[in-house]
Amino acid sequence: MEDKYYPQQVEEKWQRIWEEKKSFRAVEDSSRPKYYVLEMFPYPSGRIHMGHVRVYAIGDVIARFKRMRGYNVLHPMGWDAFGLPAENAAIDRGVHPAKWTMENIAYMRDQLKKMGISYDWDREIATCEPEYYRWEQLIFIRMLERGLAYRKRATVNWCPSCRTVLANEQVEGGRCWRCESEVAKRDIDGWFFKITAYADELLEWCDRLTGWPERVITMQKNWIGRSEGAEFDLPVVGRPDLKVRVFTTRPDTVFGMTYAVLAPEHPLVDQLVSDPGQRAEVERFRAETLKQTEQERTAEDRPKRGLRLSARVTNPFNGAEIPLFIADYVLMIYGTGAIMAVPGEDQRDWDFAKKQGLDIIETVSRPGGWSGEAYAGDGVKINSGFLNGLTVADAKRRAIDWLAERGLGEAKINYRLRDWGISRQRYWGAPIPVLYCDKCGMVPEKEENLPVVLPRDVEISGKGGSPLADHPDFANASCPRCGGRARRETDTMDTFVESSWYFLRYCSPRYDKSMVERKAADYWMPVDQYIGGIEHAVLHLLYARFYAKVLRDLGIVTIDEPFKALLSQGMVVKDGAKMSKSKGNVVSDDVIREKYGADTGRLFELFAGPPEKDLDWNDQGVEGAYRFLTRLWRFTFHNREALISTGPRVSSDGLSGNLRNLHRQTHRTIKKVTEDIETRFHFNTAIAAVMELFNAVFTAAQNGAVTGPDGSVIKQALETIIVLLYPFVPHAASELWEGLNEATALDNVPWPAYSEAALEQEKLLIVVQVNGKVRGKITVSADSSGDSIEDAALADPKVKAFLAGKEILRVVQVPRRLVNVVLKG
RNA sequence: GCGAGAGUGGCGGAACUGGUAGACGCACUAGACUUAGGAUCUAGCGGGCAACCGUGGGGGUUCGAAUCCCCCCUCUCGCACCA
Repeated sequence: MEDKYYPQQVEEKWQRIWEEKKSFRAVEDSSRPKYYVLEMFPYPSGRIHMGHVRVYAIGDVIARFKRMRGYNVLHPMGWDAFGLPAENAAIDRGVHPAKWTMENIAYMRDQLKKMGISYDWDREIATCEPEYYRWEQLIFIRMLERGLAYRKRATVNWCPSCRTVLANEQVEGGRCWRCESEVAKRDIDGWFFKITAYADELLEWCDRLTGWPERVITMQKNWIGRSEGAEFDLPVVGRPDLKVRVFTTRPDTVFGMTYAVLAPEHPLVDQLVSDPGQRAEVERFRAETLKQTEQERTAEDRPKRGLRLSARVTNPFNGAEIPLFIADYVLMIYGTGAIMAVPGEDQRDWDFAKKQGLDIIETVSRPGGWSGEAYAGDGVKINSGFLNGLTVADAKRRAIDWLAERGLGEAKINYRLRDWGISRQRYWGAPIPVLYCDKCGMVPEKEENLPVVLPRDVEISGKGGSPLADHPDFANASCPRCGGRARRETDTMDTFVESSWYFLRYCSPRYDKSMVERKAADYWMPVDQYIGGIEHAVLHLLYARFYAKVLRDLGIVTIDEPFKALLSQGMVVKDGAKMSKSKGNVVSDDVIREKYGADTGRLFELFAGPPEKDLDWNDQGVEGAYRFLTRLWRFTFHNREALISTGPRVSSDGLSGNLRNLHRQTHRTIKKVTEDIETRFHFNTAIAAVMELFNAVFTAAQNGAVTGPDGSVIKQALETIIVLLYPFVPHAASELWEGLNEATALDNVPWPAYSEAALEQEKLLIVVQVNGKVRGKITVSADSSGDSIEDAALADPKVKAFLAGKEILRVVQVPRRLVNVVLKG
């Protein structure tokens, strides 16, 4: 131990030791409880900066803490290595995506090691390696066999800049999640995963994910968007061959139906419109609707535009013939693409009916009478034939029964969730393992031919379309079934497929018989604590849940959910914006390490606020963290010789005054730090408590001896500080520990326990209030009776001044804390 | 519009089940040591001369409210014509 704190030296030393001893290697051991802590793995896009470091620092505190608590900890790291930026780098700079990716990985791995994050590097994975994605291809084939993967032509989201399809979850406010370009619609053939088959289960399990933040659960529930209702037919007047099928969540309101609406692109429209004049109108209307950008369509108070068709439909409940429209406010993608309109109880229908001069019928009695807008609340049915007098809920059931009895319709549940489009018309992704044979049609690749390896020698021009299509050896293949000529699928899989199961692969990263070794998965899964940004609330986190359920049903794993608990950490903000390369406000980890060391960078980010909140970067705050470590270092070094020769203190016997207080505070700090880390991840208050203890040690050492019996209390407090700091600043803590000549390396020291006896207080500070306001403080011995405390409180001179001439109504006492004297008047 | 969360010193944030509001840190002020100090140490630091007033605003419950209830305001995030 040097007299001065040289963090770079210390950090290099301990990182080397950890690497040589493989200190953080995880080995299955059924005799010990396991703990799997995982941070969302990064995309190797270049370099890590202090904005990224936060999540890894949080994960590392948990990993190191749990190890000290006796858990067998799995804390792995890997790379989400497929994706567009690699391809864009290839286009911009002529470097191959594989080379670019691997160089970034090498650099970022080194950065993480230099931050001292305690990963088991033996388990490192990169998703772009065939040994990884071959299992994904195998699962794809299994999903294909079960109808969970399928191909269809569909209207999809198309990012013109990335030149690829995007899943619904990857469109944010009409823009591409990655490049923020405006997303267009395109009809295109592509592959889908049938996530909707699991909609109900994904929704149900939301309520069992008790370790997840409420807001993430809410977002997932809203995204799945389950609604119960009914589906039934409206016969077209004069056209016995045609009927309009509608979905409604309000089957109780059928008697208020005064018109019906089809989505402009509804296929039935063409059959209903025969008049050439109207046909032209319809075409014009459709063109205008399609022309609207996403932004126009989401503008506030967007007027609802519609076109009345000459055809009419019949309300099966009362035989009324009502007008039929096409309108832009009805969407083809939801329900049946057609609705019954009930302006009395639906505001959208109300707005449209007002504009078009259509009838409005109320079917629910309104508590406050007519209000001049739609009423969506509860009440008793009116104007509703056989439903009259029922509540809304009862009328819903009755209406559905009525439909079912007559075979006209049925109860129906609809979801907002759409199937996951996974085809990407890009190169740098996992190949989809199917072929198209002239004779046999679409054929999956044979399992023994997996992996279908992504070829390296391609020309990446950025001209559009997957470059794989121009690679003759890849695209031209023979049919696995008949051996004849076949063309290989040249779309690749969405990179979110790789990230949907990487946490499983960590359990047995080199296993070559399956995606994961069964006994490894049974031991390690599920992830006990997952940590990542909120931006994946409905992307990665929903896909991973879906994939886990698919793998369970395929017999690969036995878990229902991949992540037991989730911590959504806040962003690192600087100058009012999220720290990011594009905003130009990044703080380089290299600079921080050079100036202050990795420990200081970690300590600042963990101390500045609780992990779920955004964190404001503050250069002076970093100084403060550094100052604390320097102070601790200096203190330890100066008193080192004395402390080494001092025996350890274990019990509080025979201690009094300040030393007894310091001894008590030491144990109280252990308790507080343990609880703050364990139950709520509030590292900021844990660190604050350690700082307080250090301040107390500092004062005690100035006022008394550092050797002998006094010194033993100080020594114990200081060693406690060092041990408690280990999860936050592992290098400095290890070096300080070693400096005190401790025999065992700090990596193997168990987390300290506190003693209840040490926490006990001989004297209590009692706050005395008069009418709820603090008027005095008294010290009493802990075994004082309530009466004697009350007497002492009333006798306190400061309190007495407030009591003079007043009548005491009553005295409230909170044991061990407070006395409140209530006066009359 | 719907849903979720949050408003506490000059700043980041504490106060966990209602019980000393402002822990800890930053910034700031004064002093000490010093050739010097942006190092270190010591002391102070919500407002007000004071009585008192203070946790976005207004009511309420309570002996006692940052914390519980009602109304309102502001901000952040998510969804956004999903029938």
